Amino acid sequence: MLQSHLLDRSESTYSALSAPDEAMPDASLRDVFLRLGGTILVERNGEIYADGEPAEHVYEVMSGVVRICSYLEDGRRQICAFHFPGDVFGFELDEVHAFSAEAVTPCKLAMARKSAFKDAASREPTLCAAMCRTVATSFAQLQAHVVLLGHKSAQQRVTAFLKALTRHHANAGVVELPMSRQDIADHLGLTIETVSRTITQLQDLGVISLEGSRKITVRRRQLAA
Amino acid sequence: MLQSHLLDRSESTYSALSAPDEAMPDASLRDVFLRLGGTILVERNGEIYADGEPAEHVYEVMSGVVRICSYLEDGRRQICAFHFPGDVFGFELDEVHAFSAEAVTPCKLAMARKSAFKDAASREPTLCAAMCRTVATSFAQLQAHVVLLGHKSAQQRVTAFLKALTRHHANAGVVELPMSRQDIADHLGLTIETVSRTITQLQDLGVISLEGSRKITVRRRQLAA
DNA sequence: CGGACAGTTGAATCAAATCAACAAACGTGG
DNA sequence: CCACGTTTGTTGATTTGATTCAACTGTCCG
Repeated sequence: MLQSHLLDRSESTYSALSAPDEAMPDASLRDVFLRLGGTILVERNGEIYADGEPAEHVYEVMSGVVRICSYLEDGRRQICAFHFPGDVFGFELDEVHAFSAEAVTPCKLAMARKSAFKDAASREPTLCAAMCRTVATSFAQLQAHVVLLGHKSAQQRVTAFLKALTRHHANAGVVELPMSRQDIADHLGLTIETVSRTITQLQDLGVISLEGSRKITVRRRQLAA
Repeated sequence: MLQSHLLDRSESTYSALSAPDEAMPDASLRDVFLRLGGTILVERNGEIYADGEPAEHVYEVMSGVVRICSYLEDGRRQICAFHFPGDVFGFELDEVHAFSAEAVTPCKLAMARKSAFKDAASREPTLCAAMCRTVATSFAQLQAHVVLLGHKSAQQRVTAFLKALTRHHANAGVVELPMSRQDIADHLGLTIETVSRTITQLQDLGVISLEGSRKITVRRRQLAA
């Protein structure tokens, strides 16, 4: 009852808050997914594709959250990006996936064969442009992440992360974290302990407040970049 | 062996960059540049475009080396990428450049209006595909860089960087560094001092040797990832 | 020659990692 | 429903790798 649940909660919450800004990157892309592909459901922590597998599909997140990650030899993990409803991923040019994609929460994904996409794109220039735009969007995000990882302190990383998350919430000021501390740490290039400490530190500063470990209220817009 | 497999893959990702030196990413792209645009020369440390300027052109490096960078409020700089002959840059979708591009060495660049490119692309699907591929290539490089910045030690960063540079040299084993220690530091998320120390350290280990500060001979292929 | 960079090296400091407990939340099965 | 083990998150003590501050060397070029 108390836990009635993860599943429910994430399902409803996320599809609900997919609404805001970048939920719909491109109507024409969405159409193509519906025309060319189907949808799949993936359970929490389920694998969407793995590092090394042939890369044959392109995906769009319909609900839930996806992480794109790389496993290092020593077992550590780097999460390059999280994808939220409306985001498209899996368009890497290589024949083989260089990274893995996993479901952070239960996910519903639209999925289409790359080849079908390419065919469609060669007939419809606007579609091709839409794809380019999609890739470019991810590219810009990644560039920003490089800046974050290259030169920022733990506190700056965490605040930037929280700030980015608020974009996915209609209800400004309240952020529901779909991912674990470990996920956050692996994304920000920190350790769980540092993430945890930094969050309590921000709490002490009055910048945020927690209600349970996964729900954060942002007190001030003053999240320094 | 599983190990070495992993290693190889991440390697190739990093410098899946552009192929060797003059290998052009795409003949059709090169053609379009010649058809639609002209070439420009930029002196060492010259600005190609700045952060905040309207983004109207796309470029291809014909000779020289370019850095794409971001300046933080505190004056520090993050270099997202270096571009070598054959690389295309300036594809960002935004109307305005989020990053700056500067010449590390004197450069000759092919340059074409984005709008002309788009027009051409809408008529020629293969061109559009080539553009997508180009963006995807930069994307893959950047992903690899995120992994590097997120979880690697100074030594790993420097060795990975040197290894990536060898791709641009026909004469395997000898790397001529076109950029300063400061450039390297800003790219790898380190300080000049750390880069310098790490290089001497690699020298002490017998992995590399220097002939002047800008010319490095790689002794062993044993550059661990 | 001398001044300005570019690069190296040393010593002290610090932010984040590591090592180590502990606490809280979850969920499973009696 | 509760007891119990497991996972997830927090906190503390200590270590450490990289930064910072500072001095010094080499090199290029007017």
